Amino acid sequence: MKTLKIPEATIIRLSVYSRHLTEVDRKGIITTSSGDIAEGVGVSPAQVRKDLAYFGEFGTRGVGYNVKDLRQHILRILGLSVDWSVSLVGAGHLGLALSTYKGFRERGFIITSIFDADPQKVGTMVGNVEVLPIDQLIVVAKQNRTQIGIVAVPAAVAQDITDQLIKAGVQAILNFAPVVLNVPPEIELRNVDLAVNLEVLTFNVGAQRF
Amino acid sequence: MKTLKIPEATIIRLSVYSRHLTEVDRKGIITTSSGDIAEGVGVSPAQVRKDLAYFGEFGTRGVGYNVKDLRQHILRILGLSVDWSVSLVGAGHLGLALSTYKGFRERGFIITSIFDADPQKVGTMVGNVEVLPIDQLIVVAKQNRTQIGIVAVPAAVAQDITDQLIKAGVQAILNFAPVVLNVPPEIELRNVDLAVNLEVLTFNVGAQRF
DNA sequence: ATAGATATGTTAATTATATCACTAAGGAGA
DNA sequence: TCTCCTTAGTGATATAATTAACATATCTAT
Repeated sequence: MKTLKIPEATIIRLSVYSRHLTEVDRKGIITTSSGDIAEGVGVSPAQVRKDLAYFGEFGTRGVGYNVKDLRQHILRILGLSVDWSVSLVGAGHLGLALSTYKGFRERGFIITSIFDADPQKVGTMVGNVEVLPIDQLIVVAKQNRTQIGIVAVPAAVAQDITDQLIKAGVQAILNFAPVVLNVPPEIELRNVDLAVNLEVLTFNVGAQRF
Repeated sequence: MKTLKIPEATIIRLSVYSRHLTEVDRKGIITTSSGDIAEGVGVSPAQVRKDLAYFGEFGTRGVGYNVKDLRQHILRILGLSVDWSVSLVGAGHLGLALSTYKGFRERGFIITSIFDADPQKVGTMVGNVEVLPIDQLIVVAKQNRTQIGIVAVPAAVAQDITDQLIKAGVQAILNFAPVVLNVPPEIELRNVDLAVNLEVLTFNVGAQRF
């Protein structure tokens, strides 16, 4: 098994490329080039080719790339040629925003269960999914063969929820709570910290100081 | 003016350190060390010291760091020793999630205006801020000396909203729409793409393939 | 006082990432 | 068919970031 290490930045860019290619394809354009893609997403052409080169040869020299083909290749690389069963924990505003976000379903992320601690919310419908109490998390997520858990709960309970998701057998966790979660090494974890993002901005706005 | 280049990863970590230090301070702990911080946030002690070294000497050899002091230093570095006026565009679930997110206000991000295109939403109150129509964006945001704009609108209108925010004089934009925005170089831009985050996870879950 | 233990700040080494420059291959037009 | 133009793929180079190693400074205990 080849274990070539691929930079995370490359994966993020591939995701952006694929989104861009979806747009380009929608416009009916058949062929594109590393230069076109680069311009469309704001990177260098060499970067585009290098990113793709980790995974194979998808273009034709002197010509470019077939838009549909390249898009499919990238989706397969990202693991998006199959659907993913996602469990959402926390049905607050953020949870609702995530569950109604069209981009998820389009890319094959199917929210199969939603949990919340608030008895008022339990039993309500979000789209076509019923909000369930937390104490059903492990059983239901396991039943649904949930692969990805989204943590959209207050920081104070985020670790507990995470532990339950892992007990339910998820392989990956997307965490929105502003805490550092502890997970075993075989679990993939990503954190989206909204305040951190604003703080990078404020640093940069004032960064002349340094 | 010294223009030492500081890695963005360092800024992100500083933000995490400061959050960690807030917790530690809340527990009444007076002194900490690069090792403690490293353990608390999951990086190496050398990394912590290196990150801080970009900005000065904040500790005492053989002793460590005063928690309150270091926290204050980092907040100042991040530009959080003053409040920031933030304008939120888009009062959907995501917008509401952001506007009710306590972490923002705690860190000095004050949402001073909210705009939405939906006439049904215009006039409603979000917290103590009234939702205004988009056509008041430029005037009101300018009045409020808005420094940061948050774009939480559909992808199709994100560029137009961004242009208006820039006309209103914002210095930085946090974009949640899944599109590549064009902004002049003096405007700080950060993108939070929820689908990209999930896709990095799915890639990593299946990454044995490569 | 002094020795030992501890933890910072900093320089050096290593590793990772991005850029550049070149080679190879396909297409179009004379 | 041959030449020129274009663009992918790639190895070499440059840059950036992380890790490791160490010298310096402080505290404690004897």
